[in-house]
Amino acid sequence: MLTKAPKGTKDVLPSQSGKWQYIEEKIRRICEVFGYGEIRTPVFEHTELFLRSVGDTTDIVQKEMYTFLDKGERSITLKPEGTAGVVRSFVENSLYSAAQPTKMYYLSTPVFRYERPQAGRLREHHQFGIEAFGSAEPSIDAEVISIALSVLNELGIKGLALNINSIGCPKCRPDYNKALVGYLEEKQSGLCKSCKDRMKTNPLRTLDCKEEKCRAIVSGAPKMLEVLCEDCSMHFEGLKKRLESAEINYEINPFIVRGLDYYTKTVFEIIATGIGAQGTVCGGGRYDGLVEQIGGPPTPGMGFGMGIERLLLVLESQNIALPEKSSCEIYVCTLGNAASIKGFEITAGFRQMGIKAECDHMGRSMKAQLKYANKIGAEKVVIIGDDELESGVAVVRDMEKSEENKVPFAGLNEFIKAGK
RNA sequence: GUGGGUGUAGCUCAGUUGGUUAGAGCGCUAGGUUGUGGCCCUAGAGGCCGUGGGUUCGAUUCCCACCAUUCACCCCA
Repeated sequence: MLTKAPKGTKDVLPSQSGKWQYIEEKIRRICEVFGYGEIRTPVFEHTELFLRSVGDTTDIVQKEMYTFLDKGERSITLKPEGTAGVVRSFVENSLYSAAQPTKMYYLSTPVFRYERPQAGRLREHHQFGIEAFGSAEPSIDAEVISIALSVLNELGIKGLALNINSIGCPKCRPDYNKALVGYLEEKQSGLCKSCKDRMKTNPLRTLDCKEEKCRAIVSGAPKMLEVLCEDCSMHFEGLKKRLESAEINYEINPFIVRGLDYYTKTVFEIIATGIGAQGTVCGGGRYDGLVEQIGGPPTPGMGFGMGIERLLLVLESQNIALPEKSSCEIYVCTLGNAASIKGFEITAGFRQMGIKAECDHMGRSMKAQLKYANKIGAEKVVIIGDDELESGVAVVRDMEKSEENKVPFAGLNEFIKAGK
C-alpha cells in the first residue's frame, strides 16, 4: 500500500513526460495564435462554488467530488472540472471590466472525480481547457471549437467526430422540457428506473440514456432543435454557417446534452473511436447564465475541456509517435580517479555551453561506460585516461560513425561546437 | 455504487493433473582485451507464486474471503 499510488492515479515517468511536454508546447502555441492567455487557478475551491455552478443534482456533485473540511472548518473540494474556478476568478478579479471578450486557457490542470477507474477514466486526470467570456455571438463558439480541432489536427490525429447540438436557453428550454416530459409520461412504463427519476429531476438527461428500450422511446421524442426560440435558433444557424465556412465537418447530434447544469445553447463533443467506451476527448459548450449565477454581471461564456490522458490514448491507438528529444550529446568517459576529476570539469564546461553532457557516476570500466553511452544515445564520447591526462589531448569518438579524433583539452568546446 | 476478467522475477508470460532446489524471453550487473559501444557467448543478481483463512500428511496449484488491478455500467475529459 505504501508503495502503491492511490486508485485511479498515475505517475508520469521521465520516459513519458516528453510526450506531455510536446503536447503542451503545441497547445500553448495554438492558444497564443488564437489570442488566448493562460490562467492558473487553485486545485481546490470552496465546495459551494461547484454546488452552484456544476449543479447540485448532477452526478459529479452528488457522488464524485473529493470534499473535506479544512482545519478552519471550511468545506473544500478538489476541482472536479475546470470551468467553475475560472469563472470565479473572472468575477473575483473583475476581468469583465476590461475590454471584452476575455479569452483564457488552462493547461494540464489536475481534475479529480471519485469514480471507478476504467479505460480512459481516472480519479485524477489532467485537462486542457478554453474559456471565453463576454461574447454572445456564435462567432466565438466557432472559434472555441476550432481551437480544439486545431490541437487535434496539429498532433496528427485523424477520424474524430465533432458532434454539436443546441439545448436552448431559459426562455425556450422550459417549454421543451414540458413537451418532453409529456411525451415521456405517455411511454413511462417502458423506461428504465433511472430515466423515470430523470423525468422529474433533469428530463434532458433521458436523451442520452444507453438503455436500448429508452433509446427506442427517446428517438421518437420531440427534438429540442425543433422548438428552439428565435434567438437560440439563429445562434445555432450562425454557428453552423461559420463551421461550414471554415470547412469543419460536424454532425448534429440531438442526443448530446452534457452532464453539467450550466450549459445553454451550444453543446459539443469530439469523439474518438478505438480508445474504449470513454471516447469523448473533448467536450464543452456555452454557459451564458453562469457568471451571473456566481455573482458577477450578466456575461455570456463559452468553453471546453480536453482530457490529456485520453488524448494520449488516441495518439497511441493511432500509432502516432511523438518526436523525442536526444537525451545526451556528449558522454565523458574517464578511467581512474584523476581522469574522473578532469572529466567532471570538462563535463561542466560542456553544460555551461548548453550542451547535453554526462559523465560516469558508477566507477565503471571503459567498456561498460561505452555500453552505457550507447544505451543513452550519446552522439559523441570524450575519452580521458592516463595517456590523455599526460598529453592533455583527449580522444573524441563519434558513436555513429565509429570514428575517433584527438583533440587537446583546451580545444574540446570549440571542436564539439564545430561538429554540431 | 453494480457486474465480469486477471493477480507467478523490474517487464511480457510459461508451469506445477496437490509432492523436495519455481522457469523462459527481454531488461539489469559483471566477464569474454591490458583502454573502446551496438551483434554474439558466459555468469550473476532478482520471486513469502497478491494477502488472510479453509481442505489436506503436504497448497504457488483446490475452496472461501479480502485487497489490488483491469474492462464495462452509471457519469464524464
